[in-house]
Amino acid sequence: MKSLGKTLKDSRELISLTLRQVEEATGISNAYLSQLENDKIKKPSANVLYKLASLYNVELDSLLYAAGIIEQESPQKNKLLNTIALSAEKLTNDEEQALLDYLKYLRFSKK
Amino acid sequence: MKSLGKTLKDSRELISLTLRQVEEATGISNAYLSQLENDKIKKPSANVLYKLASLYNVELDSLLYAAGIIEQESPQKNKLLNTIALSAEKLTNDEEQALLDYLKYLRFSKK
DNA sequence: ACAAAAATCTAAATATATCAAGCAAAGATA
DNA sequence: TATCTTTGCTTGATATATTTAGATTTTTGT
Repeated sequence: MKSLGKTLKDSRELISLTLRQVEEATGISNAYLSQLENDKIKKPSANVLYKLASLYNVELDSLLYAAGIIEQESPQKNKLLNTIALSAEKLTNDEEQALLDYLKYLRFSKK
Repeated sequence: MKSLGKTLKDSRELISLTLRQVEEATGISNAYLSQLENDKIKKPSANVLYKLASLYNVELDSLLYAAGIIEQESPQKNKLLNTIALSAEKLTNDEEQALLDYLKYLRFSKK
């Protein structure tokens, strides 16, 4: 399994960017990028991984996989979503919150 | 936009776990979980977010979104539906009906 | 081949995440 | 009521991520 560092370095080189260009584009220091590419960092923030995935045009999942955070690259994406009755209409934030609270209430009052 | 802390707390309460149970299941200390839920932590590791998304049965994307890391969630999905569809505790017919009724009530009473 | 510039890397300093211990409030139990 | 648990939280200590500054290596122009 390819390490996170090698994955990042390969991805960067594929689009011919220097560490300083990546720093410019993401705000992540080139020094830190270097440490990432040399596997000195065990648990980078989601923030950093997402920025790099975006810039390098790779799936966040592939970085998470290389970092050993997830087991498989395409985990159980649940297609059940589409079958849920509520799916048609968009919810406002307030509606969503109200429904969540209500569901919580339903489940607690049952027990 | 709902904060990461509130998102995490809502998700945890939906499946009725205590902070200490989450600590047991994930290895993340209850003290830290509390700080996460109270928005004391700005950039948690991908590791932590992924563990919680898995345990709470929510999409990692929804946590990244709540944390302000990504701009928009995966289209045509919303957090409530994710929560319900992926939840370990399945939505019963009665619950679904109750939620539908309640949503109807919310929308009508607003106008 | 040599110098200058660009690129990567190291080390020390700083910022932030994460943990261990223990506190206070709310609940259960007797 | 008094006591024992459970629960979420705060604080101080530690580990780790991330930055700043600078050293070393690699590339480029002449």
